[in-house]
Amino acid sequence: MGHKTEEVRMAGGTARSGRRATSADVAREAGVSRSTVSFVLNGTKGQTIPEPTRQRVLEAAARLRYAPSAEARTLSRGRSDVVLLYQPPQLPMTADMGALVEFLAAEFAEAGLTAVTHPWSRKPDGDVLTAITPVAVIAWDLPDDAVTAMRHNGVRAVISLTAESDPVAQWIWGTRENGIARLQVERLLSAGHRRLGYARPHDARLAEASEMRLKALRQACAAHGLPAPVAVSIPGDGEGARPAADAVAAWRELVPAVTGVCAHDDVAALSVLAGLREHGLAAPADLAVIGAGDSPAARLAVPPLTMVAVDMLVTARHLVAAVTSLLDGRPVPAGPEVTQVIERHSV
Amino acid sequence: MGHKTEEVRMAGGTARSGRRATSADVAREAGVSRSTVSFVLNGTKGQTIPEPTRQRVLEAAARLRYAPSAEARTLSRGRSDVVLLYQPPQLPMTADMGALVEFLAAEFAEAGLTAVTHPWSRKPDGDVLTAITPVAVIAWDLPDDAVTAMRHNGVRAVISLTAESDPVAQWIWGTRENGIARLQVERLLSAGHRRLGYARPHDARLAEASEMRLKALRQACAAHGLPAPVAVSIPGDGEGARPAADAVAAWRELVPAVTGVCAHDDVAALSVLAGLREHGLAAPADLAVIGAGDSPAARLAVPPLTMVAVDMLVTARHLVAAVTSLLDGRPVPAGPEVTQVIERHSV
DNA sequence: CGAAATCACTAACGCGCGTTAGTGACGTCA
DNA sequence: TGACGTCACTAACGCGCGTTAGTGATTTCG
Repeated sequence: MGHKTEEVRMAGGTARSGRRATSADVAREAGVSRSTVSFVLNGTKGQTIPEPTRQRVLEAAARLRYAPSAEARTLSRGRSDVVLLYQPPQLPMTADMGALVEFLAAEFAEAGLTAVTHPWSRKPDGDVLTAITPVAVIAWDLPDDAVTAMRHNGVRAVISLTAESDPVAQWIWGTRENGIARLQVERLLSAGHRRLGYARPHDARLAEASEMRLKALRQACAAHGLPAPVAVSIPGDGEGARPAADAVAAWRELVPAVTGVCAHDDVAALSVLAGLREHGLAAPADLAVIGAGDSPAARLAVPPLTMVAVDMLVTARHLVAAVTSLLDGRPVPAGPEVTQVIERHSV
Repeated sequence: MGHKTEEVRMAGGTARSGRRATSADVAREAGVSRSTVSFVLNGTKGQTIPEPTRQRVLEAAARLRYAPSAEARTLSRGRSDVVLLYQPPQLPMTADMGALVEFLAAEFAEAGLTAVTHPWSRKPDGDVLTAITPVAVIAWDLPDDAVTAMRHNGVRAVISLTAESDPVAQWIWGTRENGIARLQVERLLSAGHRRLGYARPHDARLAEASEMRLKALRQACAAHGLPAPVAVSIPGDGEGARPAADAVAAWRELVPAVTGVCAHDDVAALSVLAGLREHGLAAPADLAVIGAGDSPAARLAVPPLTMVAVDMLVTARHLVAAVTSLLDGRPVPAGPEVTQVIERHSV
């Protein structure tokens, strides 16, 4: 049975009706072969294309609104340009995270890559990998076999934020989280507070992140000769501020009492403020509060919240640098400092 | 020149070293042809495969950790399973939006589709379409030629939230936004407020959305015989609540004075509260405030904010139903009501 | 003036898959 | 016994692309 797949020049006419234009359509329209089209459109070096031909191809492509098929391209090239941000429930979307993702998309685009997020919550949805085949994946908690499976399936860079050996994870926990904890502790210490509390996040999905933060806070306290911080959960369900009031009471009734608290995030900080109000108390006089991750709500609180902010743009740049380094086989560069105290009136 | 691309059974051995397993590897491993592997793995109907063979193939696939290549599959099938949420700067990420996206991903997965987001801010990044080739796209503002270009390039369902003719857009503005506006107005009216204000969002990116909301509020007011709401911007830049204080003063100095305000979102509502405090005033006694889009910060405000909440799960379900309908060539079903007043203490 | 190099292209492979058109072996029915 | 199905498969096409190995025509060079 004869086999002549292509190069069967059609009599006349332009593109096949209906379907999207292919490079073959462009070739036909320009009166050249598909190879030539490919050479022109990709600027393949080692090929000499005279200007008139080049223009003919370019014009034909424009006329047909030709856009190369991503599938075919990655299939033939062997790799795609997609970086998957496999967004886990442990990192719920906040305005801060949204900004990070936005910056990531922009910075990855700069590097010739396309960032894309896929959130999952109920169950890790491995099908994305099948549906997308990314070059790189940034995720929260990937089981070892999942990582090897990805590698095996063509993912060239895998970043797992809970893997001990992952250089990006090391930066996240070693520099970013430690930076938050250290600045919180030092700020409270500089205001004279030596017995500190930790307000856990109200969102149950943040349990793991909370544990990491607590560890960092303990280290920071120890480094300054302070006792370990007293962690208290503030359940955020339901209405009213009673649970937060209980938390505040627990801190104040200790001997010696907790006089300054580090909040996991803005919502935890707001909860502490609400708890204080319930007792007719206020920050910073009765209890100093410092939060983490800036947000409009923190600025508009009563009193305006002193926060440790994380620079999301710098964070994004570092992540992109890490991924591109991994893709090029270079070592991941050292991570920058990204934390900074925003002074307001709750300490 | 001979052309025999495949079916060249290799002597012995298992998969080619290194690279990811292909269906040809599975075929070799199971001692059958690639076609048989495809039949088994896809449960192709009209093909009879005896159980022992089926098992051999299944086991071989498992042993090699075979996962089909998305590119090849969509290339051959002619369409992908990816729905692109082309997230615009006009819809900045908030906790609410994050929840919506999460629900969308889950609901689309249920429908056999894979939802993926790509945020852009600086410039619309059309390259995603080249890098992804989705079946469907949900976007904010697509120029007409972009829509036709997408259609032309194989996107089978395009939803543009600013297109007059788009049934989903009609629902968003006709049901969702109108629902928010109507409930806000009616709630304030039932508390006796007849001269209303509108607190524009502090985020400049929300300018367009703000305009739409204002239109809906005007309609709602007109429907109840009220004068048009007095819109005031509350710039959120910088620290302090002075701008918000000016806004509050502007409302109160009117004759007759504005006594109830509809805030665009939670941040706008918080800003109004901050402005009131600046004057030594408070809601609801001096000015009633009702916000939109619930959030922890709204619950923890002083006083806790009365809000109009939007059910994001129901919203997600409707969007998924709309997309699947479009894909199947069915008409988009009528959209549900998704708004509801959350009673607290600012009205 | 003939060999070599360059130019301007084209044919065809292979990426990995879904799918259709077979193709022998075996069983069934008249 | 032969026509006819069904069974259990396999060969091969085509999806759209990047890329390599050519191939005639022209130019360059000794």
